[in-house]
Amino acid sequence: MPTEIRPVRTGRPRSIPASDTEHSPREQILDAAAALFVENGFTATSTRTIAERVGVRQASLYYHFANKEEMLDELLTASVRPGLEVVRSLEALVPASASAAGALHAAVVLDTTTLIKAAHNFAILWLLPEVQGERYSTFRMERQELLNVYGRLGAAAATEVVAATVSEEQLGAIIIHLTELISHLRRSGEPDPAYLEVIAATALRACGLDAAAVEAAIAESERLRVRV
Amino acid sequence: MPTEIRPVRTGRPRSIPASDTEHSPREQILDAAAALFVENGFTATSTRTIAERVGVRQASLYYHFANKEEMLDELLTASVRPGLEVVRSLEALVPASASAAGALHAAVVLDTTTLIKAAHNFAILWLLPEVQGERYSTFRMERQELLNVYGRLGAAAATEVVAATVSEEQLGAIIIHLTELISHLRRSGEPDPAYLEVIAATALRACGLDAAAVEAAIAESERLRVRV
DNA sequence: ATTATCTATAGATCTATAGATAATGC
DNA sequence: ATTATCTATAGATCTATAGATAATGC
Repeated sequence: MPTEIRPVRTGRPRSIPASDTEHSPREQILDAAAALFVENGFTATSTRTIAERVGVRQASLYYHFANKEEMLDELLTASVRPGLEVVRSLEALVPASASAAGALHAAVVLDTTTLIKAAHNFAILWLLPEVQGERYSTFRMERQELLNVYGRLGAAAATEVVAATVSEEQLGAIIIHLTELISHLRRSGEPDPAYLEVIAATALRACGLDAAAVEAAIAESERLRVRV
Repeated sequence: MPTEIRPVRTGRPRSIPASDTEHSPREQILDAAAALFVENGFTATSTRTIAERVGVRQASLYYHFANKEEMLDELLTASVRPGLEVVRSLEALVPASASAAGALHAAVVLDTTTLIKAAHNFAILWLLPEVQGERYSTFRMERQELLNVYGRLGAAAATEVVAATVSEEQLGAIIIHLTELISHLRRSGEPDPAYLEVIAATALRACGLDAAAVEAAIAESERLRVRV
């Protein structure tokens, strides 16, 4: 029989014993904070509410985090990284083993899939007014990098007319913004999974691809996705 | 010589006399609140800060508004209406005196123009977490109506392939979301005015229009816009 | 001794109300 | 008398720190 991996915890026991012994206190706090920040925003979420949801006293949060901002900081960077990795690994296949259009479609589908499947609707955090300030510039640089990759893929896939009228930067902004539509939809209930394909196809059309080219890219994208 | 229209104001004078005698106190408050809500969010903006910017004491706000929510409420509904009117008046021209594609392009250009030219970046308010609750359902219905109009225009303009794979609702969501890109860009500085045209053309491409059809719609849009 | 919690609380808010006051209107 | 402000403040937060406490680790 498999030995139960029960992490024996040091420290004073909680007044309400943790229902979740799987995750570290730090993770439990981040999980609660994520849910509340997404739902109510940063400033409107009090540390007391976060602590209540975790099942600890408000002051106990400060053993794990210096302040509330540090929680948001950690959530933000954790929320771009998966998408960025997926998109980068697809870009690496171009042009040797994938077309830009196929890679772009796959990137959008996979990126939006992570957004829709994540435990919380993290991408909503990116839009919080509090996140626009200096404090979170590291995160915003990572998002900009995601935009850059999308821009390069889009520009490489674009038709001549689009490439001539839409800059790489603009195309990147449009595509990343299209992916973020999914988290807006998720705000008001589970979006239809078919939306992912719709958004990805729209990204291709934004690059000027015609129906035949879109269809070809979708077919290629399916092959690419089983490989990534 | 023209008689100066100086509105003689009743009531106790402000400790700091108003620099702006043009607008009513209510308008001055809304203007300050708008700037601060856009910049810092709703909960993070205190009534004290709003009052300071107006040049009155914090408590004086409550002579004009029952509470902070009422200010946001008013700003929200005021912020969709212009766009909704523009878009509706363009829809009314279809099909008699405009094609759906031409009207859609003109609608997006005009709508984004109002977003970019408005005194404050109002559309950012639509995304605040606080606005997602019950309290502001009236406003959200108006935004949904804007989405519906865009959906109808988009569906009417769409190619067969797109109409077959993207529902009217989805198309509406995509187009309105594209218009909102402009207010994201505005957050970090004045966006290039050329962006408006790029976004409008992207909306047409999202409907599946090919380069020739896009070009034709742009030409028609220019004619339509001088009429509206 | 170390760790992770707890209790208690300081100090700084923040919203909204009560009631006074200083103008104009009639 | 009416209007639009003011001053003062109640009451409810909220964040973060100090120091105690109850476990495990060695």
